[in-house]
Amino acid sequence: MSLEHAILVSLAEQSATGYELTRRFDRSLGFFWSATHQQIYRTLTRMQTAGLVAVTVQPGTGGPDRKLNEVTAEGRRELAEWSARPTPQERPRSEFAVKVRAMPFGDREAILADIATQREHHRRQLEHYQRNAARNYPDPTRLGEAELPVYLVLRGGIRTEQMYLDWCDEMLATLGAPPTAESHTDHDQPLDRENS
Amino acid sequence: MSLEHAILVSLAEQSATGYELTRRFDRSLGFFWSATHQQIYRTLTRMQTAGLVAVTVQPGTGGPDRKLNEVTAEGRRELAEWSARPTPQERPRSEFAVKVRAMPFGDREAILADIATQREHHRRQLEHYQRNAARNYPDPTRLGEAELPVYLVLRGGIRTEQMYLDWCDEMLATLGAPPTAESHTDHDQPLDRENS
DNA sequence: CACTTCATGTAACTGGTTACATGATTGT
DNA sequence: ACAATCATGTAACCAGTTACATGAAGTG
Repeated sequence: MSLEHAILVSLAEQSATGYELTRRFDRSLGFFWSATHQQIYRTLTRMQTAGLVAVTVQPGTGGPDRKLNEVTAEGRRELAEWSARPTPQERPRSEFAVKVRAMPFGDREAILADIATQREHHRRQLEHYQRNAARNYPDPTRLGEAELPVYLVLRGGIRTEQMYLDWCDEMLATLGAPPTAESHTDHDQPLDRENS
Repeated sequence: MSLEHAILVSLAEQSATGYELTRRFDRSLGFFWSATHQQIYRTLTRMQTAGLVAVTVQPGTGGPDRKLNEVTAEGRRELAEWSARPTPQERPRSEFAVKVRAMPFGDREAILADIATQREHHRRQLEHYQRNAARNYPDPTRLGEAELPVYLVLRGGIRTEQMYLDWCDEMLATLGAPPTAESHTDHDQPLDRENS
């Protein structure tokens, strides 16, 4: 159950309300773990009863009360213990890859369009991460122990997006829809391959 | 619910028993989707009642009866329809990345060891895929419409593993445990960085 | 004789997704 | 007045994981 640990990491970096956590999962945390607010509130409640986080209710300056979550000593102990256990191998799960492989039994044009859409998405993500890196880590050689891991995970995000982008380009080139600079949904070029 | 579609693709390529499907998910299919036999049997039952696959019971030549699953006309229709719907963006979910980011709050040595283990795993996978590619697709320029998608998904597997391998190497280099040619679990070198 | 492989399933639990629900504040 | 953002939650459902369970055939 890793959402708990993702939350512990984020709260260890900086205490937050459930809402603020949700926004973090939409932003920086988002490229290695995602969660909706429902999941986050549910998990936070469980963690509170388990004593991993403590809540301080701040009477809302307008609006509902803010419930600030902080990692307890026990939470930090759990986080340290978990960090020492080896990570189980993650199994890949890509609906997109399944779809590519469905090509001989499905709609060729639609799948090519899907690859182009996917390409565009990853291009955008890559750009976003690269801007983030340029802004926040102009000189990666001088990072402290606290920032280094955050930077390295961002590097993972950049590598992942670059890889997907290259892969999509390879597929489009091989399948006969060469990507133009601005190509994203324009897949209407004539194709020079016929069935079988 | 994409397991259904992964099963449809696999059965469309070649009819199989639940057991045989399970083995496929352990092998070639395994690098884009994984499933246990429990999940597969449960899903197959659902698909049978939904009319997407038809079962032919073959009285077992020794052992229990084999239940051969074949895609029905309706199954093929569903597969084609699904292939034409755009793929929802997949959200990343990497416990490993969470762990890297937990470094300032956890066990530095253990996490470095974990990165090294992860690296070794991806090196092995990469080698495995590359052997597969060299054996089955010695000349990728001459693939037909049926084999091309299978080949391209394998290319995705290769790119993914290469990317992870490179990322792990970058992390090990940056964090002070340079990988040797055979490094996999030997992370006992003295580290030249101290906390903060 | 024990271990692995082939072959099938049930049941309980846990985690993730989707839909529903409320209500105040701030900006256009 | 309306929409967006801040802020919190409940409930139902669906998918995935883990544990349990059986039994025959082939191999060392």
